[in-house]
Amino acid sequence: MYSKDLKIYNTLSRKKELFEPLNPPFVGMYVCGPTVYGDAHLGHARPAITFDTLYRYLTHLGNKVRYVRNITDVGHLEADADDGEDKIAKKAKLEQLEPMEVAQHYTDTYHRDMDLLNTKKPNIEPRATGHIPEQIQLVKDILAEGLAYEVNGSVYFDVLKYHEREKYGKLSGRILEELVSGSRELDGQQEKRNPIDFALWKKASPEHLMKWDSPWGQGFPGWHLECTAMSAKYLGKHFDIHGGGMDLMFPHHECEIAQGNACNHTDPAKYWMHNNMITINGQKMGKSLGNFITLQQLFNGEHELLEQAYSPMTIRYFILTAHYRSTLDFSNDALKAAQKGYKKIINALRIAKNLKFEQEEGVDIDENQAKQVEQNIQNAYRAMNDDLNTAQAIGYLFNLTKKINSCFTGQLKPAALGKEVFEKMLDRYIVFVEDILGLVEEKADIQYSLLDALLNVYGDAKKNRDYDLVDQIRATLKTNGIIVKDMKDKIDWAYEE
RNA sequence: GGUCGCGUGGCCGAGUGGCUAGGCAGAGGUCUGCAAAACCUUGUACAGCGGUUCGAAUCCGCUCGCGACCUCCA
Repeated sequence: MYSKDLKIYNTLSRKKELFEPLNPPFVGMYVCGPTVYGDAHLGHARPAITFDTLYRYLTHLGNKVRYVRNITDVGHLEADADDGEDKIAKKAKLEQLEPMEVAQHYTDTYHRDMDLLNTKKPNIEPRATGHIPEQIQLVKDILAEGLAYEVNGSVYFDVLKYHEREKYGKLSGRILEELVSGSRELDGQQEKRNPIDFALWKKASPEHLMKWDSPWGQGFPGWHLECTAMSAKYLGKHFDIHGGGMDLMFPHHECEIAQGNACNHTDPAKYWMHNNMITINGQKMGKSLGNFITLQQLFNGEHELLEQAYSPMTIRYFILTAHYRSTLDFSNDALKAAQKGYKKIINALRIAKNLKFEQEEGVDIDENQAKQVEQNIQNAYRAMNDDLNTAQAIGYLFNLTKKINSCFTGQLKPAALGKEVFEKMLDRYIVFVEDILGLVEEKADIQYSLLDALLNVYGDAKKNRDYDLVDQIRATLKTNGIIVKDMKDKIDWAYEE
C-alpha cells in the first residue's frame, strides 16, 4: 500500500513534522471560522478549502476526525473603536436589524458559499454566543491563576506575569520586550497595566447591543476567548491540530496559547497550521483597496475586476493548485487557465467512471506504461504526505489524466496495463479527485438522456454524410458548453474547456 | 522602524544540492469531411552580483524588487 506517514508543517516548531495523533485513530482539529458580519469573500475560501482538504485526507488515511470550526457571532472589538461597540452590533444598527438576525443571515450565506465550494461540514460548528458561560468560567480560572486583573468591569490578561511562567510569543516568534517597547498607545488602553495585555472580558457601554451578565458586570467576551473555550470543550484541553490563516498567528493564536496555558496548563494544540494569504492582481485584498471580492461576485462575475464568472469548482481547483503556505495571486488570466485545467480533470473523471477493462488478444502488458501509472499514484500520495502538497499531487494526476484519456481513445490499450493496474488507476484517480481534493462535476444545465439521443442523431448524420446537420448539432451543443468528441469507433462529449 | 517570508520559462505554479513537475498559452504532428477533443513532439526558466562545492534554481553573503504581520481582516 501507500505510505500513510503524513508530514505537516508545524508553525510552533517551524518545521515539517510527522503527524502523530495524540489518541489514534482519533484526531481533533479546530479551525478558526468566520466572523459573520458580511458576505464570505475570497479570504474565507482559502482556509475553508485548505482545512477541508486536510480533513478529507486525514479521513482518507483512516483517522476518525472531529472537525470543529466556530462561528464568531460576537463581533470582536474594533481596533480603533473607542465606543466599545462590536462589529456585529455596528452593522446591526446600520441595517436596523437585531444583531442575531445579522449573524444568522451571514451564517446562512457562509454555509451556502461553503457548500458550493464543496467543503464538508464541520462535525461541530459552535457559536461564540452559545458559549458565554464557558467563557466566563475561563476568565474566572485565569483570574484564579493570578494571570489576569479586573479594571472597571473589564478583565485583562496580564501578559508580563504570564511570561514569567511561560514564554509569550513562541508561536509567532515575537520577542516580548520588543512588543512592549514597540506597541502604540491606543484609545482605551489606559485601563491596561501594559499595552500588550489583552481583554478577556470587556465592559459593555449602555448602548452596546450584545452583552451578558458576568461577575464583573454586563459585558462581552474578549477577542480570543471563544476559541479557547470551545476548542477545550469539544476537543479537550490538548488536541491535535489548530488551523487558521497566517494573519491570525499574531495576536489571536498567540493569545489562545497564552490563555490555554494559563488555565489548562498545557498548549491547546500539538500542531499549529496556517494557510497563507491571497492577493488580487498582486495586491493584498482589502476593503479600502477596492479589490474586495466576495465569493458570490466571483461566482456570477459581477465585479469590475472580473472579466467573467468563475465557478465554485474553478475556485476550489485554483486554490488547490498552489501550496497552502504560499501566497496565491488571483487574476483573470490565472483563473481562466484554472477553469480549463479543472474541466480537463473533470472530463477525465467522467471517462474514468465509465471505462471498463477489456482483455484483448495479442496485447502484451507494457511494463513501462504500467510502471508509470504505479509511480504517478505513489507520487500523488507522496505529495499529499509532504505537508499536503496538493499542487504537486495535481501535477501527478494530470499524468494519469493522459493515461486515462489514452485508454478511452484507444491509443493505449487497457490490456497493456493489465487488469489490476488499470483498475487501480481508475479507482485511485476517482478517489483523489472526488474524495481527497473534493473536486466534483458541475453538471451542465442539460438533460443527459436527451444529450445521448442527440448524439445518436449526430452519429447517424455523420454516417450519412449530412454535414450540415452534423455542424448544426455541434454548434447547438457548444452553446450549452458541451463539446462533441469524434473518435474512430465512437462518439462522446466533454465539457468545453 | 521591528519581525518574517518571497522573487522560477509568455502567464500561473511545484520543486529546494546532481534524477521530466504540472496546467494555460504558443509551435509542429497524428486523427478528421472540416474541425474540436484526445494523444505525441517541442521550451537550453530559476531577480542581479559574489562565495561554498566535483556539481547550486536549491546552501552562504551582499544588492535590487515585492509582500505579510506588528492595526480591522482569512
